[in-house]
Amino acid sequence: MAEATIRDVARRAQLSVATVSRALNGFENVSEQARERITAAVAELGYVPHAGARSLSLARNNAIGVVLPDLHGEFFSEIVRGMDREASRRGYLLLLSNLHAGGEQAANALRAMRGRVDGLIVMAPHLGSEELSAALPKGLPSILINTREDSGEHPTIHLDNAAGVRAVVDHLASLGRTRLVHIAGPADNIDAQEREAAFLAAVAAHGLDGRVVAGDFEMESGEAAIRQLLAAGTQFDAVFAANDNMAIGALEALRSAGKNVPAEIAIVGFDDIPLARHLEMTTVRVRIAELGERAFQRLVDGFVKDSGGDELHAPELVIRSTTDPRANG
Amino acid sequence: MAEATIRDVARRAQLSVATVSRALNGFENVSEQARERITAAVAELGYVPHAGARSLSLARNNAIGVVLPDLHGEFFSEIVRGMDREASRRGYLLLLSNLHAGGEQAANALRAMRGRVDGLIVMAPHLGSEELSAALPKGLPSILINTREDSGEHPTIHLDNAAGVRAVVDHLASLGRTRLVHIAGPADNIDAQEREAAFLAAVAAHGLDGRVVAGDFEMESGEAAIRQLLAAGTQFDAVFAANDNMAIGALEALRSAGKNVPAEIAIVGFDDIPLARHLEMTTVRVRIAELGERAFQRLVDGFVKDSGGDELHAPELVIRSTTDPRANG
DNA sequence: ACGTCTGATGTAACCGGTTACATGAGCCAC
DNA sequence: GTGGCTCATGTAACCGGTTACATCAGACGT
Repeated sequence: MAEATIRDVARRAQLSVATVSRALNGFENVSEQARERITAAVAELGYVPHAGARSLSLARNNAIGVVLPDLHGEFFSEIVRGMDREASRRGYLLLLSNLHAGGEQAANALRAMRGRVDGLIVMAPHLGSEELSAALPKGLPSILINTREDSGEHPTIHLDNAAGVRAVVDHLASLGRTRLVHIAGPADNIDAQEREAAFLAAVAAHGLDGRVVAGDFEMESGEAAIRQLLAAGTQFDAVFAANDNMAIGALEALRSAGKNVPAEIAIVGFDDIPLARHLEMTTVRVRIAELGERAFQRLVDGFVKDSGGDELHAPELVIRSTTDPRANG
Repeated sequence: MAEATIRDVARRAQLSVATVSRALNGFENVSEQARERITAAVAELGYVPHAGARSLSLARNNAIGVVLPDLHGEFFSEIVRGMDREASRRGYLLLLSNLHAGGEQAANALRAMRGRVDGLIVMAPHLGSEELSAALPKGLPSILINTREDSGEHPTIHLDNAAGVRAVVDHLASLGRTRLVHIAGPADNIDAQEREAAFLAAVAAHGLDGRVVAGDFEMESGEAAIRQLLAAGTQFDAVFAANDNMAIGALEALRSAGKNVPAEIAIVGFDDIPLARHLEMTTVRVRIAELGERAFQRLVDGFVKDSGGDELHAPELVIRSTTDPRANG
């Protein structure tokens, strides 16, 4: 037996589809008697409205498309959690699509969204502005997260990497550290680029000695980077890793080399993953869930009044014992 | 200007909508000349098909609903990654809905899926069989993950917790450990329940001394549990935590208490999160992404041939240096 | 008694695609 | 020249809801 439709309900309740539709949508102008007959028919048939059909006639989907790159662990789950929190609050669903490859694949993924969602939240740190504009369906409200896009065509939300990095370097400088090492992230990642650039700028501004070594956001690369520096006999009194994972790797490498953290060498990470808190690592707290939540809010609020422009989310320095031994947990 | 529809394209190409539809769907019986005119019109209008309308007339959505509880970090992202991998391979999208509260809220979330998805993947470890059956829209193929449901109405995928736990206890027994402690997970979590029950059974089967203490899957609870045991002077030579997080907490508590791991006390976790590998923690590897991937496959394959029944996913014991000092990384 | 107003209900068009069936052109064989 | 075939194309119904507008019954005023 096929699923019951609103016409089946109408037939069973001996009413027209219009009346049934009105009753189900809580309109006032339906008699009590009709309402009861409809409620009964719905229950007997196990009728559940067909959301797709509803969307078509209302030209409204109550769904938002979320397009993300291949993210890992914490970051992915947190950003989705934030969006979802806001979505369920407002009665929306999230239509998810990971953006593995670039180019054609990406364009298709975005096209497949048209007609199923009311807006798009796109995070494509590896896509260029032109590619993105070409792929985004015109006429579908979109908001971009941490994307390089200057066209100003769409509202965007960016993490203020520079502000976070400045806070780190200020902090290290105030502790009297003068020879800083930055373990950078992947070269094609926009956040990694911004953090590195901001590091160099801040170091220069303070007149400190700043050196950058390569990393890839994984713990092992932080460990390896420090091992190499130590083996080469490089002198430094502070390490600032582009994310917590690498900072943790660095911490272990230093400790197993017998260095005292923070007395000899201070360490700072970026992200504030749960483990960082547990290891009492000084880091830059990024409220990822909040980022997702804000993106969703701005997108949906924009349906009413388009609030274009860019929004920067300032992260917050959290001082713990890998830089300041007095900091307690 | 509203979005272009297929009728706009037809008008512009001076053809009927039927021909346009056929051309766009790659049918053979369209002349080369018509095809060209249509391609041109599509490009000029920037036409993108309306997926919602398409779904309605095809009675097919190319989307799967995913309903998950409030999951954290690694687990959430991995299971979604697995589903997404399979989904994009098959040209499906994922419609996501987190199942925060129970009861009414849950039922609504599930209803909202009808007419937008072709099937449902549901993970509701805290929902009872009756509640779930009531909330699941009839006639929508569904697969349940790690859910208590014996009705056999829907295919299910379960993690074989018992097999994993048996492997752990066998391993510990083979190392000559005789006094085991199990740090359990939250009482209302089905996996935690199964692991605890399996632990007690396995310990009894081996004739070992087994004790269970409470935990909540968080790192701190593992640490606290061990501290209490040590403070109470309890004797034990092995700790098996219901997840890696708690095992890590336990590891730290033991080390900071000056205990030698594994010489004096062995530790085993469950899940094999990235950090466990890094800390060389013996644990039970759960291929979470694979679980999600399999769920998706079974659901979609089931559209053709309903392959009911239950499927158990056996996890794998990974021996590292928190039980066996000879094990290298 | 009659016109008017109100409020519940019904009819049918519409959202934007797909597709069964009808149409009609072109070709071939007789 | 005509019947029969193939093949591109068009017409219109349909998917399952919503809703503008029409209808109709009953209440009320004069």
